[in-house]
Amino acid sequence: MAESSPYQRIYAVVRRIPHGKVATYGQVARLARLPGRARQVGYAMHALPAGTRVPWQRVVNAQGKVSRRRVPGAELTQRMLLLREGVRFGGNGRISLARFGWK
DNA sequence: AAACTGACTAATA
DNA sequence: CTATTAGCCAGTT
Repeated sequence: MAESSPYQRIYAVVRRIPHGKVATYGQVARLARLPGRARQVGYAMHALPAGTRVPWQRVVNAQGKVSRRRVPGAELTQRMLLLREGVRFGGNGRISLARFGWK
């Protein structure tokens, strides 16, 4: 069954990210058939309700880092969730996309 | 309706 | 490595 709204497509892709892996915004956008709309992916994440089943924490930016948010603190939550899944961060706070990148 | 904002990326200097 | 520019577009003011 095909998703109709862009948001639904984005969420569908994010849900497919395996445990212990991460994907970039641009990658999610592409997989959701919305090339060049990486920003919209970020916006869609921001619009997610609390307690969602969408593993939004597995979406990071192209540099393999957790994106900065308007409200500090949420970044730490995301890092903690990823660490719990086995994703390791480098000393500079970067994730090795070669190792943990999805596909 | 127009301007502003933002969980982005890629290219260029 | 950092800084700047341009492209992208939904939601908010």
